Amino acid sequence: MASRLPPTLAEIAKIAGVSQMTASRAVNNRSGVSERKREEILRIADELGYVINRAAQKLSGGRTRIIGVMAQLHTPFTSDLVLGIGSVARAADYEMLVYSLPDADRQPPGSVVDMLQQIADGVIAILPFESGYLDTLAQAHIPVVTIDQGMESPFPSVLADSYNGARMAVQHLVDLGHRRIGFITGNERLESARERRQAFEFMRRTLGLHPDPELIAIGDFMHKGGYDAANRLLALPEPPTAIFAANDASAVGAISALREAGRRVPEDMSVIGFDDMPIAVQLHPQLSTIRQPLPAMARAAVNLLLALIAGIDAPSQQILLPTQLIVRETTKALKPARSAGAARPTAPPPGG
Amino acid sequence: MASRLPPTLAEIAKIAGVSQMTASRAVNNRSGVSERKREEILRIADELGYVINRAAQKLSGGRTRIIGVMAQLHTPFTSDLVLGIGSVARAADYEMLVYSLPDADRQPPGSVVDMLQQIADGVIAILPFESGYLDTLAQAHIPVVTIDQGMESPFPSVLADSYNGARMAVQHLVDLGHRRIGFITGNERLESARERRQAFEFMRRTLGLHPDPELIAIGDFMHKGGYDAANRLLALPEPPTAIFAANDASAVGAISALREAGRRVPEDMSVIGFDDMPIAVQLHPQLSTIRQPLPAMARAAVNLLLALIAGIDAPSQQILLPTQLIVRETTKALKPARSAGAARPTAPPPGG
DNA sequence: CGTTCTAACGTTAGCGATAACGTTAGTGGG
DNA sequence: CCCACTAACGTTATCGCTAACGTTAGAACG
Repeated sequence: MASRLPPTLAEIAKIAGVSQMTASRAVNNRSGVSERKREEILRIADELGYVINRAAQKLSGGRTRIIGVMAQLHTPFTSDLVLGIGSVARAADYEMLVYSLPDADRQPPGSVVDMLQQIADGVIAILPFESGYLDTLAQAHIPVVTIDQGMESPFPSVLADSYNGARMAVQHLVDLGHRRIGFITGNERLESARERRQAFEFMRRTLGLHPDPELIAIGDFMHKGGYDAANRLLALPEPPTAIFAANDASAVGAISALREAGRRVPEDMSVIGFDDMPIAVQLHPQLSTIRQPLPAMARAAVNLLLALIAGIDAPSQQILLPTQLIVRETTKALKPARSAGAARPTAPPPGG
Repeated sequence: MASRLPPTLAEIAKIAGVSQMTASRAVNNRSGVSERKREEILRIADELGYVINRAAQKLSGGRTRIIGVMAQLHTPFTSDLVLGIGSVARAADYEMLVYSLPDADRQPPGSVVDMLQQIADGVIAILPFESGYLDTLAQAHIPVVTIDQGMESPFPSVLADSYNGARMAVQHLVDLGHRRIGFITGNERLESARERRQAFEFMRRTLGLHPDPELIAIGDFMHKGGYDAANRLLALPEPPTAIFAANDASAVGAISALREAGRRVPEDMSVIGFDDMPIAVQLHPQLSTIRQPLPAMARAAVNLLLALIAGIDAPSQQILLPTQLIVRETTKALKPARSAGAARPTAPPPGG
């Protein structure tokens, strides 16, 4: 499986007839080398296919230009985010290595963080919930940025505006004339899930909607949870006319349940999700939802981390990015023809 | 962001009153240490939260107990596979780090492989197609195992039996009475896509089905490709009565197109996919498909790699794992009531 | 009781790089 | 023409660990 061993910096230096340190300066693009020698060294390095040994680089106290990402890859949400982080990092001439967090965080979380620390210059953490990792990360000796960890994150962090997104979703349904709106919660161990529920409750109070506690069905951000929750909502004496699910996966699950129960979407029941995952447009009818700005989140997280790595204390340590209402086909006016056409964007008078 | 620096092996050794080498042997569970000292050393290491520095370990010629994975995380297929690899690796007390391959493999592929080489003990590659990475991987100084790279892989590899899976899919449709069967290809730069097409063509010939070349529509393993391909099949003077899509994403896309064209699935058109991704059961109707044994593939790949790392030349270098027909709701007998109920599992006489 | 063997250690060197601190040779000012 | 100053190097030590090769002491043996 091998051929020639990869060249080391020492070999490059020897061939170029300079000291190893000069070669180091050249390949790292640092000052203290004349243009002539720099070019010569780089030419030789390129010719021999020299690739810097990051293990050695890190060990000797330098930078590896690798950023570590800790994430649970189970959902398209995190996968897409990770992908985005990767391309932004690459554009900044950094590489990304991903550590895939196990489901249960039973493993001694320390060793993972330590491991990344030994390899990367910084870490972006997309944690499942207030897991043990937060404490260990706090002990890290490299910068850490969290994504979607909520405002309570002890680290500089990036998050989407779940609260306002959820408000927009409810407002949209209200604009369409709905007054009995069901809510399927996310996994409330996640801050984002809690925010969406709080926004829902706030809107309900503010707009004077039915405050029936049974209209809030517990979900878990997953398909099955949404399916079960929708069935519970359907079993209510007076079921809602619209459902707001805390994420797209739950919304898709809810739609499955509705279909099985013989309810048409959106004619009999409007459904709106949250996230705007690819599945939203692959469904029929296509899912109305709230878009999370994944690319922007990735960009912000990487830039924040790179700034920290460079020793710049980023001025804004909590970056909140706006969400956006995406109206597609699963939401529809409650009564097909009353004031005809689109509903007014202002809140209608309370209905109950 | 820091507190105390993590302890080093030297510190552990000093506290335990032994040489660094003895401590090394103890923490690496090697022979040459008395039970008494080993326990003492491990106790101290544990107490101080010692975590071995893998960069140093690798640099000094040792093993890091890290396996590297190169994969494109764009699809649920690869994500799930990676997840599986991670959990199998962890069970064997290895950690996994994932390098997410960019879309276009424009970047000098060498540096990625070299980078992983400097960190990991072995690499599992799930490559998009016959990319430049294969050549670079051949130069690697650590063992490499490929997944789903087809029989032509120059490395020990694991793959699912696409050929027989595709045969089962066609057989299933034929059993249901279909004779005009459309096929939506995958990205034929991938061996698995080519195998599925070849199996389709073989079955067509063998069973004497319509050999119309227009019944083969080019797709790309993605939703949109399946959607477009299905539209092309529908536009045919004599459209098929069933569609076999080379993967689930294409099948879902095809179903979207069928819906939009007013065709009901499965009443007007049967559809079968390939992969058995989570979306298959989240759809309505649920997608009939061919299951790829992802967990088994992950297990096989890791075990193969660990054997190679241990220096054991695995006897079987190409591991072919069986696929399985999963009948759900998108496939239905062509003529609702003729011999009533389920079709016979044996091949009916050729119809054309 | 000397010899040989082996388990249980310790010592030394080096992996591939960088930090920190020399050294040297120009350069400019007075 | 001498001195301070700086750019362009080179030297040395070190990061944390392990391979390879000592060393030592006790066991086994004739």
